[in-house]
Amino acid sequence: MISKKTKYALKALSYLAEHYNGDLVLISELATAEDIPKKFLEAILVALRKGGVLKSKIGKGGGYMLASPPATITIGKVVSILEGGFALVECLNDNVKVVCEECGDPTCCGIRLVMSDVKIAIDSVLATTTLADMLEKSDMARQQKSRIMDYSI
Amino acid sequence: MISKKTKYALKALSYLAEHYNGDLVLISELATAEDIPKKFLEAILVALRKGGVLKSKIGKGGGYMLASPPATITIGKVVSILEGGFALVECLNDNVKVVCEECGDPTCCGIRLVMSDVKIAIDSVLATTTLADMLEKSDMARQQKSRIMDYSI
DNA sequence: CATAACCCTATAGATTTTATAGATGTAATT
DNA sequence: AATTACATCTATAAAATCTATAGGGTTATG
Repeated sequence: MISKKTKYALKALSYLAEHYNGDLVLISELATAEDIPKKFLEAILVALRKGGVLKSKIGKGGGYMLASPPATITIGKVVSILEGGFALVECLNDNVKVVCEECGDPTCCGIRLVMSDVKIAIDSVLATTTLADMLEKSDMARQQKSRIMDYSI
Repeated sequence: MISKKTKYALKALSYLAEHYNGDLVLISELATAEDIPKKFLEAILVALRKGGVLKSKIGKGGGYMLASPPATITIGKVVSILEGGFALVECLNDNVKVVCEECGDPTCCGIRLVMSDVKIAIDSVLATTTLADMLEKSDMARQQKSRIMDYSI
């Protein structure tokens, strides 16, 4: 399960993607627009900046913007930055050296082997889905919906 | 990320699968064999029984056994029982009526749409992988390993 | 009556989420 | 150049929630 943190991140990034035109967006604007506690959002944005997804500018006239176009930022990257990966067991996550205490021998732990397959499946989706794709999906669904509404009138 | 509860469940079920011969296994035996806190295991086994994966018998000569052969029990079923599903967002999990407060309109929430794709990917693995498969994977890995060991001598 | 699963409750610890207070850096204004 | 307003950054801590575990009594069965 992804945390609220990651959901907030994706919402904030959606907003920034929709407003991707060279302008900087204020944290407070993002916070009110997407209804996210401001200070929490601040921490999230810093993480995303350090992860290379966002650019920021301090001081008057400052703010945040995407570091690259929406179509180049994958959901996987975002989840990875905020959750440290999306594996279903810890020992399969990025940069994790330790072995789960449960699997005596990680190379033949059945759970690990199964969850590795799962991780590959998750990865194949998240690594190929970008912010742009997410917005498009959302738009399509909205259009679909309004079309159904029209017919039903 | 799956919880320790689910890992313990899978370990306990592995043990029961390896000893699937009509005999009943004691909680205490399971607990020592797989190194799981007995009381915690107790709760897990009850959940698995209620989920239809295990059969139990109370009283002297009682214990637990799989309700059906290892090849008929999917990992997805187990995860579903203990975690209430394996979706990455709550609103996609089994039996969840409520909508995530974050996505105003769930039908066009981008996050939800993406995570729905992810869920399908996870599902395709977990719904087709059984306890028997998990044990087989583990055995194969062990064999593979001992073969490499042999060569290296 | 001894055994062994069942059931309910409590709690310490960890994690997540939110809030508070100020530090630091930038740009416009005086 | 000094001041001021702005806006991100940093650190901490409180609150809320979730996880893992333990305790103790209940019920069914041989």
